[in-house]
Amino acid sequence: MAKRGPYGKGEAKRKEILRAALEVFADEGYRGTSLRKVAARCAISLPGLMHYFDSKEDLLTQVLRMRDEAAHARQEERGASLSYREIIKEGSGTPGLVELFVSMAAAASDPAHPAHAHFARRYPVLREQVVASLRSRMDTGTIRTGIVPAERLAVLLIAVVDGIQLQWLVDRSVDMRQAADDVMALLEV
Amino acid sequence: MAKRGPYGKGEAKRKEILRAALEVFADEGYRGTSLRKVAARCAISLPGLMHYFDSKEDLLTQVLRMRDEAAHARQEERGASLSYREIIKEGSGTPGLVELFVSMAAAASDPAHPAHAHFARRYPVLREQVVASLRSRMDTGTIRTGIVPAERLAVLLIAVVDGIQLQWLVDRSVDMRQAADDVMALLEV
DNA sequence: GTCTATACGACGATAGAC
DNA sequence: GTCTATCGTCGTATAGAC
Repeated sequence: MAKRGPYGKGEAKRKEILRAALEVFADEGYRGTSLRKVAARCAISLPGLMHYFDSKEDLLTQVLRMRDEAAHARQEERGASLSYREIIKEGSGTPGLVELFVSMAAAASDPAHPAHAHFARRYPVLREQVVASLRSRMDTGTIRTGIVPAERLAVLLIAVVDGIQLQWLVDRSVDMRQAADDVMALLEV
Repeated sequence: MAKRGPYGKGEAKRKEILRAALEVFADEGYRGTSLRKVAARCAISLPGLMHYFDSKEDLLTQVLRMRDEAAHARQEERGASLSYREIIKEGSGTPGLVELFVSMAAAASDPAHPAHAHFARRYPVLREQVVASLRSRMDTGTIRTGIVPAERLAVLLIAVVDGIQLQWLVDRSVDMRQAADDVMALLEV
């Protein structure tokens, strides 16, 4: 769907850069990766790359946004909501990208950081989705109720996903799938 | 206990640098903080600072180690083992230091990183402590048993602590104390 | 052992020509 | 829209004074 007008080529190049950046970070990790390497992979100069993005942090933020949108699209395509096991499997498997996510989340604590808005939006949305899933399972009686309300349970479930990834980053023997199953077991009646 | 011999002064300066680094990162965050700023706060030149540390990452790793040792000493002093609420309260309250911890954990995924050994040791030790605490509470019957074994429960509890901090970093409205209470409520009989 | 001065290469960022 | 050239700052390395 190549757009005509002044935006056609630019938009394509922009996405090519984002894809290249994703590859570089997946391959070589977040640390020690420079924009010049990303630019080289696109056969472009550094200022040429910077024409499309305000800063390195801006580029990284858009990489994250791109991943989220892709995951969201995959979810909608399948129709049903993701199971907890699938959610925990989403970001994992690629240490460089998990590292990117975690490092960005830390940096985004500064309200002035470009990714701050992304995460500030992402967590409430994620919580809502988890709450909806929990409520429906509470109604059908497959999940314990009356101990911790769904809203606060969602906070915990998301924390487990993020926290497990952090542990896994440094100790690959941690079994993320087992952890997901254990969490669900604790919630069952 | 100022050591005599050739090490007295140097060791004191080394600790002064570590304390100064801790302050700078607590004040200005992990991002955008340079060794030159830390050196300036110690009234020393940059190479003077680097005399005590192999690299920036080495310094940061030792800052983390210092915090862990301080927390451990505080725990031993009190005699009793930390409650879960106290553990979750430990690192929090200072965004810059939480940011430091998270960023370092992400970077330490690389086995070549100086902090890799630190985290690779820290998590198993932490898990053992949590397992011991869980076992004693399982024996006295104040905690559910038979659903998830203590070893795997420990992995989850630590994940919640780390994950909650990540959420809190970007959304300060998240109530970490409430989360800690909720986790314990789920484990109770 | 403790420390200063100086310098190096790489980084992200910007100015201005084409 | 993309380039060359350049800037200031970063982490790091070396030489050498005391």
